[in-house]
Amino acid sequence: MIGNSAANAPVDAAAQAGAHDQDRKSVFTIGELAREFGITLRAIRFYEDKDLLNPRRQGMTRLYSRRDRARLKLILLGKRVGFSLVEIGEMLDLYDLKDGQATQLKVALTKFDEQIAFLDAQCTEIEQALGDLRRAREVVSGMLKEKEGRES
Amino acid sequence: MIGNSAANAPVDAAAQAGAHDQDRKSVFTIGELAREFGITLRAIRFYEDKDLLNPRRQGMTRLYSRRDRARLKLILLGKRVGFSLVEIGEMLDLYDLKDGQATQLKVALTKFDEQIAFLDAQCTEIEQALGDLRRAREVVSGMLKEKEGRES
DNA sequence: TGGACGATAACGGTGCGTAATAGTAC
DNA sequence: CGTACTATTACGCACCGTTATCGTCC
Repeated sequence: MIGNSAANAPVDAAAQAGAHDQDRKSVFTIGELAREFGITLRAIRFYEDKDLLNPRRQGMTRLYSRRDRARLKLILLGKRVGFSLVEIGEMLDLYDLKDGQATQLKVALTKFDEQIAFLDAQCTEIEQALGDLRRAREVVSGMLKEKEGRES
Repeated sequence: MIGNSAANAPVDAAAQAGAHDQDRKSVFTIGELAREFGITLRAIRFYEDKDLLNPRRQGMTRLYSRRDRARLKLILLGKRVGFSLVEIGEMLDLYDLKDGQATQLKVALTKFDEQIAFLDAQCTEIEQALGDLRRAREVVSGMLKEKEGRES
């Protein structure tokens, strides 16, 4: 329920750099997108495998349009706020099928509210864990001091 | 990096109920422990598979001592504060091998501090995600209102 | 005879990381 | 010739949930 010390996000400074320039382009390679968004090729291909992306091909090579790039942007935003890839996929499909319909907006709104509630709860949970951890830390710290006091 | 809407913790009220009574017992079945801590049999067996538990057997049936139960309690506490099962295992082993040694306490202290830092960071991250989400919510909400205003 | 409880085995899900291996274009 | 970029395949990890199937005890 609470993440642990593995898994880091690169938050690559260089990734941001070209982002603005890229807005004028209309075709992107997988490598370009990976650099721009600071993710791996594997991740992008994985999203395709999960039907979140569908780039055209030139031979074997994937070529991404501006729309593909926009979708990727939304995917990463969705992940940032804690949606699963399945949920993101559903919302993107909804967005494509009936663009701008009220029903679609309502569905999204509900999803957002649910996720807000979930994150709120998770935050509380983490704060409690932090409390437990700080208390445990003090106990251990106290034991150490006592030990070292007796030894010297 | 941020959990999503799946996976819930039961936080079973009935689980707490017998906890106090159980403190006098000295042998527990897997079912008793599962009920007491609000987890599944599968989870307990999984911890054993990962060498975190090592109950004695009567035939095929597992029988847990008070020490086993105490270990399970520590495992669940460790999980609550975000340690991986591997980390928990290392700390438990350390605790068993050189009980009360200063080196062991220092290792634990470092681990605790790292995890505190990690949870702090995660909390910040979630708060940012919440900000993004609330803003997105307002945008969508605004679009909906505009739409419904035009239709009526 | 049945129902509660226990056991093992094994596939599923999430989000990719990480090789391994190979093709292609400059 | 290298090397930079691409491709596919597929195993691995973390933490169990969830059948499926079976045995056992009262």
